[in-house]
Amino acid sequence: MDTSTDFRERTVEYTKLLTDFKNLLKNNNLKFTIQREVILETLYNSDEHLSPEALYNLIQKKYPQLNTGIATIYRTLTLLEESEIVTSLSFGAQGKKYELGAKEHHDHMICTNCGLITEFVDEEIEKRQHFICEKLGFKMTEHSMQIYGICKNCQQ
Amino acid sequence: MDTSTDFRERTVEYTKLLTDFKNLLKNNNLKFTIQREVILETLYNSDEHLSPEALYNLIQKKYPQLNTGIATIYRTLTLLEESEIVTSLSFGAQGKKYELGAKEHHDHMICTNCGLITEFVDEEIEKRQHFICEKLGFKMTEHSMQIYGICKNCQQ
DNA sequence: GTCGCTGCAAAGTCTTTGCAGAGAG
DNA sequence: CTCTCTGCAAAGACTTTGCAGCGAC
Repeated sequence: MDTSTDFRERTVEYTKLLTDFKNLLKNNNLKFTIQREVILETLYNSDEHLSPEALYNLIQKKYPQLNTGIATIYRTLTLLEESEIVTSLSFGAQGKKYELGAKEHHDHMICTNCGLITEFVDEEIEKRQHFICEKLGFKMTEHSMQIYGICKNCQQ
Repeated sequence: MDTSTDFRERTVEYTKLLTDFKNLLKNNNLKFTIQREVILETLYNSDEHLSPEALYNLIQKKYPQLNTGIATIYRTLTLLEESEIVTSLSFGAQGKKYELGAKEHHDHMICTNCGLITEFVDEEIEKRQHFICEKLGFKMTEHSMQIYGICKNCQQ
């Protein structure tokens, strides 16, 4: 058995993501730029849900020489969201946060004290959602669920 | 049997809401103003989820002589939300919509074509949410679920 | 009368857009 | 070379804030 399996899988996964992205760009007569690659990579390497600004800061820190503009971050996130490569979560009036959408579908548990976002999936709920939509004649394209409260750590 | 039951219940309900609001204000040394009453009443009489601007327009139309400012709408909505009299829904980057929170808890089905919001409740899902939180040691304070898609009408 | 409330306008956030030069294909 | 992208700065959309006069209690 190979202990580096996780790493290998991770690499393969990213390569596929990148290839898909490149194809998407090509098919739409768009260009593959270093900024777009860096944005995708940073999203991929982050376990967190990133706000455009957080993403901007991460990229500025890691690739200062690129001097990526915040406008490019917004434009690229919009592109990635339209292409369903990333999905966004809305938080009140104050902005959105993005995550790679290529991951398995999941819902979110948000700590209102420390901001921690925990992901979870529940098949029961998923099934139920489809059932309800069918019953009401609604054609679901996506759904999101957020549970707000206090996480285990903050309860202490 | 009395055919005006619905109306009567509605009136009673509003009176209670108003009384609660007045008490809340009194307990916090805040004042009961005509603007605050009009905002509560308009929210109560609307079946829709209102954006601050939509609320502003409704009030301007119905009570032009009051000349209620948009800032007052925002301030009052914030107050009502903090007091848990209304709840808000976030939609992408573009703002929030408010509804009376005194209603029974429910989730939302949002048509991405026409913007129609349909409410629903499902006991199964509610139960499941509590179960999951318990399992993960998360202390839930509230939750929201949105299903996006195309409503029955728009499918035609 | 006091002290919170309101409308107004100005200031803040966050996000988008116009433009001229840079760069991918 | 062409035509898209990018950074910059300005503009936009939505929301909040400071202030002086108004109004609830």
